[in-house]
Amino acid sequence: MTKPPPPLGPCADRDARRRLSPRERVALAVSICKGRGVRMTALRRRVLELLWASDRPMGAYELLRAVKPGGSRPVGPTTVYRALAFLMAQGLVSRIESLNAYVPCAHPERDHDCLFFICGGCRASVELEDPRIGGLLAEDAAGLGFVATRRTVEVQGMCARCAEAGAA
Amino acid sequence: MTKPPPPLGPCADRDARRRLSPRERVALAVSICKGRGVRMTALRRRVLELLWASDRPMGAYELLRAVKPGGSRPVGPTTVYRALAFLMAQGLVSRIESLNAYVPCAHPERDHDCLFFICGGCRASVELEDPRIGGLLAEDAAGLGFVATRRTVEVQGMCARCAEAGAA
DNA sequence: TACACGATGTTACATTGTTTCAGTTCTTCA
DNA sequence: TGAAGAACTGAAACAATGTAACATCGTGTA
Repeated sequence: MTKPPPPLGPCADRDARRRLSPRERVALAVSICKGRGVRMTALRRRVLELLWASDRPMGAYELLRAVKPGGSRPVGPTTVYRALAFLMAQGLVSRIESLNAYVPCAHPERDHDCLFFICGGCRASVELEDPRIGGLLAEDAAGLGFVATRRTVEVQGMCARCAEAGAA
Repeated sequence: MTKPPPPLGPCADRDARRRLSPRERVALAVSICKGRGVRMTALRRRVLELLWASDRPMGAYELLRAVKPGGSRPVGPTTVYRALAFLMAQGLVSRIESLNAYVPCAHPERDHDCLFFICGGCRASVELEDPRIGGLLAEDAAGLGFVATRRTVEVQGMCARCAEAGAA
C-alpha cells in the first residue's frame, strides 16, 4: 500500500514508457508508417514527438502552441487536427474523450483495445490493455445487434502517488 | 436478422424507455430528490423533461435553445450547465463524453455502472448495465493502485436498425 | 516536364464550456 | 412574522475546442 512508485513522473505508464525511449517510440512509428506505405511527414512526426515528450495528455491547442517555436511559420488549428487525425487513424495516438486531449499509443503495432486511467491530481494518464473488457463489450454489442467500430473506456480518479500524497 | 425493431424511434433503449413514460420518469426523479432532501427546481425539472422527451443525446446548447420558449426569459449557458451538473450529481443524467452530450439515466435509483452504445447513423444512444465491466475495471484499477471515482464506457458504431438500413 | 494527388496554410466561423458578479428566491430559526 | 443566510438563477464576457472552405505547396509518377 505504501510502496513508492517508480521515479518516472507521476502516473507514468509502467509497461510502456519504461521500455522504450520517446526517441525510439517515434522511430518505431516511422518504420510502421513506412511499412504501411503512408507518409510520416515532418509535421506529423513533430506532433508525435511532442506527445511522447509530455508526461500527460495534451490538448490540440497546447500542441498548436508547442509545434511552431523552434520551427517555422505559425500553424493553424486545422493543421494540428489533421496531423492528429492521421496519427489516430494509424493507431499511433489515442484521444481521451473526457479530457479533450491526446496521448501517444504505447503499442501501435497491435490493433488495440485500450483503456485509460486518468489522474485528477497530476493530470497524467496510464494506458492499459485488457482484452477481457473488449470481449464483454463485444458480447453486449452483439446482444443489441450493435455493430461496434470504436470503444472509449476511461476511468477517472487518482493515481497511487497522488492518492498517497493527498492522504498524507 | 430481419425482425422489425420496436416502434419507439431508432436505437431506443429497450429496457428502460419502454417501461415508464417520460412523465413517469420525471415524477420518479422528483420523488428521488425529495427523498434525498435536494431541490428539484423548475429549471432542473425542465431540463430533465427535455432530455427524456428526446430520442437521442442532447448538447448543452441544444438544451439551452429548447429551455426558453414556452416559458420565460432568455437563459444563459451557465444556467443550463448548472442544471446539468445537479442532475449528474444526482445520477439522473449522464454525460456522453464522445458526443459532448447528455442523456437521462434510466435507473437513477441504483448507483450505476452504465455503458453507452452510440449509433453514428441515427445519433441515438442505448444505455446498458453490465456489472462485469465495472468489476474488471475495478480489478485493473486495484492493480495500478488507482482510486477510481468515475467511469466512462462508450461504444461507437451502428445500431441494428441503421446497420440494416445501410446494408440494404 | 507536366500532371495528379496528398499535405499544408489561412481565414473565418461554429460549438462547447467557464468565470465573475449581481440579483432573486427559498429555508430556517429566533 | 420576519430577518439572516444559503441556495439558486441571470447576465455578460470570455476561453477553449473543433470545423469548413478554399488556396497553395510539394512530392511522386507517367
